Amino acid sequence: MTPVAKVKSSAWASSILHADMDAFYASVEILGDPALAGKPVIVGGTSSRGVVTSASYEARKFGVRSAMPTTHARRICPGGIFIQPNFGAYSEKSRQVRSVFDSFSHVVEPLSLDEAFLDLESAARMWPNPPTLAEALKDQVYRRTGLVVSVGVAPNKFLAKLASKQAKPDGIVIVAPGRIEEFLNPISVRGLWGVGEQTANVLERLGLRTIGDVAAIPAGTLERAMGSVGLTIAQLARGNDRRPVTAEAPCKSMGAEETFEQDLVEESQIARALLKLSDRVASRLRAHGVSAQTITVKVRFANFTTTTRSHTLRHEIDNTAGIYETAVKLLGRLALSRTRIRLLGVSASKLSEWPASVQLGLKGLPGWSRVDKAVDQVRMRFGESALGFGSFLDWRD
DNA sequence: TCTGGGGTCCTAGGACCC
DNA sequence: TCTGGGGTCCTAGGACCC
Repeated sequence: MTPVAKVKSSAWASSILHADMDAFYASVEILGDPALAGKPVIVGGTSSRGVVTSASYEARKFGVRSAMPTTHARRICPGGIFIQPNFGAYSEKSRQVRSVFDSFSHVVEPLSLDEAFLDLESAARMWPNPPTLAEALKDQVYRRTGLVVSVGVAPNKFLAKLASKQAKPDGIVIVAPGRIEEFLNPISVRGLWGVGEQTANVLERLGLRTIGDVAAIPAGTLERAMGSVGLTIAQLARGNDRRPVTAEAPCKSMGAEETFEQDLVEESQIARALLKLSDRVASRLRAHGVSAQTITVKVRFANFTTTTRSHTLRHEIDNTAGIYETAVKLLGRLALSRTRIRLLGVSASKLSEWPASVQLGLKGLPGWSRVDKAVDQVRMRFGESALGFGSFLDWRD
């Protein structure tokens, strides 16, 4: 839990707090079923191709990590309790946690269901110092949700996020402005935001293993070696990060994808899957009150190679039929005969909000979402030929 | 061990316009 | 007949994050 240092209140008004829930999905499951407490709980896809999304600390003792194939997790943690994710429950808990965050800062930027940045400018007037604030935040989150959060406080986002990671589980780490190098230098390059497996390999080849190593070489050298990524990580390695905490930005794309338990080969199966995905995307567009102009289809083959095809339409759409029709055409551009398909995805981008008047008028219509459902059922039962696209479906365009 | 599902951002080439 | 430079949009792929 080091390094913790006392900082004068005037100095920490520009600090940023990063709050990260401990084993969030697994913890929510345990709250819902207290008999699971103290046991190795593993949340993830339970099918043969699933991966772990969250593991309790008891499960982590066996080496279980997120993104690990569930089959592997079963092998190394035979006594594990495997649970299919229930995102509805996680979203609900996330809202409760979020309301606690909102009571501590006027500017909260959620990164996902289980973590957020808080700008502490408004909080600095209410709290004497960062440790007291962090303690109070942890306490409130626990009292109001029963969940444990780890907290990092630092002069910028990058450092705050690294601090909360070091704080886990159930801790607080505060990085004082004068101790940034000391904090940063020993950490692996993988800790740099934007350094994944590939970039880490490149850095490794340059003989750079720690953030301190990266900070010691000129930014220009890194930029020449790796382009703009090099410039970014050169800055981060020196502890520089000027990104402000900003409230949620509008989303730029919405998609749905599925990895099939068994690869798809039959044209009818593929069409059905594409329709289901198109419908999911369309429903979500309408639920968010947006429409899309670009549709992208994603295909992952049995050998894991992945390809995409996209098309930008002349008009915006938000209905199952239109998305499906476009998706079918895109898929037709890939010669798929007898190809084994592991994953299919459909996504919509170039989103725009509908005019408010249109939204009000249409959202109020009874059976708004049932129209697509009915179309779906007809199609599933009688096949594509039963429906002429462009006939009655297009009434909504 | 064999690789989910939701996203964002960046790059690079080609089309097209002025 | 040969050929500029800048800007924007579209498409495909890839790295990365949680």
